[in-house]
Amino acid sequence: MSVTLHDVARAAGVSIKTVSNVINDYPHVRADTRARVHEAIEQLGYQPNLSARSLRSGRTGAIALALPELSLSYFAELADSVIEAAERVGQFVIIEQTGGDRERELQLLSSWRRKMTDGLIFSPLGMGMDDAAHLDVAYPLVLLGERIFDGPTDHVTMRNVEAARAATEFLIARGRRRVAIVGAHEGEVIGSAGLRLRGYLEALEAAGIPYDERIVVHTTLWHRANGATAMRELLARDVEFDAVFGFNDTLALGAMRVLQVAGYRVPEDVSVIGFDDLDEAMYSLPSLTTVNPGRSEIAEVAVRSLTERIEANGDTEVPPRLHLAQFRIVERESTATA
Amino acid sequence: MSVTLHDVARAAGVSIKTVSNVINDYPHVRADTRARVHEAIEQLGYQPNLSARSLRSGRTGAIALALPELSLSYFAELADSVIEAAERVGQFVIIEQTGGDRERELQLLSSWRRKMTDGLIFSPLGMGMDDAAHLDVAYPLVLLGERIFDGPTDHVTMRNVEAARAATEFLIARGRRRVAIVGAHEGEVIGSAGLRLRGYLEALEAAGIPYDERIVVHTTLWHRANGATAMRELLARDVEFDAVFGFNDTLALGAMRVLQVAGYRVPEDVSVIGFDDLDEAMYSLPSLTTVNPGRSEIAEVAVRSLTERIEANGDTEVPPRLHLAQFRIVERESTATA
DNA sequence: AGACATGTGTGCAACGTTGTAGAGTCAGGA
DNA sequence: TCCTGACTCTACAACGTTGCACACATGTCT
Repeated sequence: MSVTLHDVARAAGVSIKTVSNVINDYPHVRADTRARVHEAIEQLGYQPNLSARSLRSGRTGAIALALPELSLSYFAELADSVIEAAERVGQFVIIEQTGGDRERELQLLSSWRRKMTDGLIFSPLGMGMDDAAHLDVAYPLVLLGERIFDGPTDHVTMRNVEAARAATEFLIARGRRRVAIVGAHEGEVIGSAGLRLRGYLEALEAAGIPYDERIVVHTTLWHRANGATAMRELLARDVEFDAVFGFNDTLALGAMRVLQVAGYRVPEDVSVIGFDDLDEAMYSLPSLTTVNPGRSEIAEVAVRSLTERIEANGDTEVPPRLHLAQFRIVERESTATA
Repeated sequence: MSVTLHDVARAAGVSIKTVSNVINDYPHVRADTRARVHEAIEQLGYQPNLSARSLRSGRTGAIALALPELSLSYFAELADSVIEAAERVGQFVIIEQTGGDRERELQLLSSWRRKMTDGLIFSPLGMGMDDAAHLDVAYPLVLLGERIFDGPTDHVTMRNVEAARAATEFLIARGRRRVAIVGAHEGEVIGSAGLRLRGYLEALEAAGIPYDERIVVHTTLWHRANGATAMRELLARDVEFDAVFGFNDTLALGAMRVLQVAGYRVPEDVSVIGFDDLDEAMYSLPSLTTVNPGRSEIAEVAVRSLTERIEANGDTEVPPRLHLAQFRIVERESTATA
C-alpha cells in the first residue's frame, strides 16, 4: 500500500530506526548514511504516517479552534488569521462551531474529539462566569474573548474597555454629546458588551456627560439584523442622539442602514462608529469608522501560547497569562465633526 | 494516563476485544455482558484513542476543505455549511487556505498533510484547465467550482450559466437594456466568470440586445475593492448603462457604493444585482437583489459524495459525478422597473 | 595500556486499537 | 447419542512509529 519506514530502510540498507533518526534530525548519523536515507526517501516518495506518529508520541499536530459561527465575518477573519499562524508553526486547524450555545460549548470542552487535537483555542459566547470551573481541563487551552475571568487558562483578548472608551472619546472630541449605544447586554459585566459599555461610561464621565439609558439599546445577538432592529427601537423611543456606537461592525452597519432609510444623514446628522474593522467596513456607504482590535496579533499570540503549552507538555511552571492586543481607531467617512 | 480498552476490560471482567466489540456494535455479545461493559465505560469515562483507531483502520475521521480564503464571505459561509454537513456524518473538517495561488494549490494536492485526512473537498481558483492531470490523485476528492472540467473526480457546483442568464433576464424583464458587467475575466471560458458571462450573453441574445464590450469591466479578483475600482473605471468610460450585474455580491456592493457616491440613485437610475446571496446582501443600502446559488445544497452534496467515496474505499465502480445545485433569485431593493 | 567519552547504528518493546482465527458453550435435529 | 451450527468470547498479531537500552567503533586523556 503506502511506503513505510521499512521500505525506506530496505532501500537504503539501514535499520528502520536509523531512517527514523534521520527524519527526526537525530544528530549522531554519519553524513553519507544520512544522504543515502534521504535519497531513498526521495526515490520512494516516503511520507510519514501521522496516525502512527500520533499514537507513539501522543501529539496529533492539529489544534482545534472553537468559535460561534464562521458566517459571522469577525470569526471568519479570526479563523483566517489563526489558520495562517498555525501553519507557520506546522499545525493543522480543525474548526468547531458552537453557535454560541452554552450546552454545545460545555459539551465541546469534554468531547472525545479533544483527543484528536493537541490543544484548543476557544472563543466562548454562551458560557458565563459560573462556568469557569469547566475550563479546568487536562489539555492545553487558550481562551479568546472575556466572558470568563480568573480561569486557570491562558487568555488572549482585545483591550475592550480602553478601545470602547477611545471610540467614545473620538466621537465626543468631534462635538457629539449624545452617543447612543447599540448592542449592550442587560446586566452583563464581564463580556465584551459589558466591558465596552464600561469604556463608554468612563468616557462619558471623563467628559462630564450624564449617562442616559434611553439611548442605550440592548440586543441579544450581534448580527446585522439586530443592529437594524435596535435602531428601529431607538428611533421609536423618540429621544435625541447625534452619534451611534455599535458594539461591533455588523451592528453598526445594520443600524446605519436603518438610520439612512429613516432620512438621517451619516455622518452629518448622526455619526456612526463600529468595532472590529471588518473588511466590509471599508466599503459600506459611507465607509465605517471603527476600532481595529488587533485581530492578527490575537491569533498570533493565541497560537504561540498554545504551542508553548503543548510543548511544555503539562509542566505547568508558567502561570496563566493574559495578553491584551493593541487596538487602533480607523477613521473613515461615517464620523465627522458636528 | 488516559483510560484505555484495557482499563475498561479489567473493570468489566472481560477481554479487551469484547470491549472493542461492544463499542463497534458487534452483534454477538450477550446483553448482560454488553451492559457491564457499557457501565464500565461510563464509570471510567473511556474515550477511544483516535490515533490508534486510525492507525489500525486507515481512516482518520477528518476531511480537508481547501479554499482560497476565509476572509471572503462566500467561502466563510461555504465553510460553515461544510462543517455543519460533515458534523452530521461524524467527520472533522480541517481548513486549508490557498490564497487562490496555483502553486499552493498544486502543492496542497500532494502534500503529506493529505495523510492526515480521509479525503479532500477542494475549491481551486488558481489552477487552470491544463492542470486537470494533477487532480488524478489516489485519495477521495470532490471538486467545487468549475475551473477544471472532465477531471477524474466528483464535481459539485452551481448552475452558473443558467443563474447568470436568469439574473440578466431578471433585469431585462424590468426594462433594462444596458446591463453592465463587473468582474469578467479576460478570455476565460470555464471559470465562474466565463460561465456567468456566457449566461449573460445568452440572455442578451435571447432578448435581441446587442453585446457592447464597453460596459463589461474586467477585474482580477472579486473583492469589494475590485468592484469599487471597476465601477470607477466604468464611469470613466462615459458610456451609458442602466443596470449592473456584479459577478458576485462583494463586487456588486463595492460597485454600488461608488455608483451612489457618484450621484446615481439605486435602483431608479441604475439597478444592481449580485451573485452569492451573502448575509450582508440583506443589509446593504439598498439591500441587494442577488442570486442564491444553493450553497448549503452544495456543501451537503459535496460531503455526501466524499463520504461515499471514502466508504467505497477506492472501489471506483461509480464514475465521476457532476451535481449542479438549484439556484434562485432573491429580489430585494437594488432592482426596480425602469 | 587502560579508562573513558563520544559517535554511529541496531533491536526490542510499546503506543491503543481492530481483524482473524479459533475455543468453548449450548440448542436442536438426525 | 452424536453432529452441526449459531452464539459468545478470547488470544494473538498486526498497523507504523519512536523511546530506551545497548553494541560496537573510534578517538582522547591519563
